[in-house]
Amino acid sequence: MPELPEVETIRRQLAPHLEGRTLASVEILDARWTLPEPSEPVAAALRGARVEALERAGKYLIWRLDGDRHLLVHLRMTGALLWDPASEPPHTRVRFGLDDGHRILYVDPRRFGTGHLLSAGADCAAYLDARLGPEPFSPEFSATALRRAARGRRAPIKAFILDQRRIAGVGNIYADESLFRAGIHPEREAGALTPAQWAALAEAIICALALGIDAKGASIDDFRHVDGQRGSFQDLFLVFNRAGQPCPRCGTAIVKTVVAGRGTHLCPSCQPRPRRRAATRTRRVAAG
DNA sequence: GTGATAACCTGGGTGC
DNA sequence: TGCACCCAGGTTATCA
Repeated sequence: MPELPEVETIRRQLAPHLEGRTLASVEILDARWTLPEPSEPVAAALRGARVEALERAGKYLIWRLDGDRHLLVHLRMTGALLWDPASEPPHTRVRFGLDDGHRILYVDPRRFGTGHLLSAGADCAAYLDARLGPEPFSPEFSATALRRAARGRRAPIKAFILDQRRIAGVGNIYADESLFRAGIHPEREAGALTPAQWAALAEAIICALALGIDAKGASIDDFRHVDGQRGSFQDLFLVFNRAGQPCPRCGTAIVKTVVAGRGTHLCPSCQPRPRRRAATRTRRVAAG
């Protein structure tokens, strides 16, 4: 599932092919992609548009177009952008034809992904500010800021760091990996973390995301690079998707539970359970 | 205001 | 082999 490192990988790979090019043709095959806007007017508006830059905010891929317009693409769980594939794969939802003869396909088996065109005059920054907290690699991201935002919160820390309004770009994989690196149980109340734990967590989030970017993302299900290749961060997972396997630090078997409605992987020794039981219902599921 | 949950969607896994 | 059912998860809307 594409999170910040996967989206950043796509951006870096696609930008050289896309920036400066004009969209000669745009075919939106799945009307859901642009909801609540109807797809055909969006496709018509995109035809002839010049892509000035390809940017990223959180998990959004932002196509900055001429005329102060922005196409915000979100891959959600199974979306992928493929540059010039040899043949058209199943579940192709959008076809972009470039003025140099190449093409880009948006493919999404589960159809969760979205594409929103913000026309001239729409405040792209305000749109993103309403949905996204600080970028982990930005100066605004710090243990102090996180601690301040979490003050009084009783929700589990995992739910807190998955909330894109708190931290932009962290999804289920990097949440589990970060919490393990920081030695924090996912059920611990966000507002109950100590300053030292916030410092460890902030550092762990940056570390996990940076490793993910270096490895060009994780390919455990559908994620593919723009050329169809796979990322390699799944080979570096410490806990995620490793239920039943030994913890890389202490050897205790990794456990899979459910926290905040998400499959959650942790080491019960390195991430001790909080003394007071959190309100969130958890369920032990089969390990391995 | 906060937290929990359902809904969206479909491929893959499991059980019969 | 084929069918039915369940699970996975990012975001949004809805409810308590």
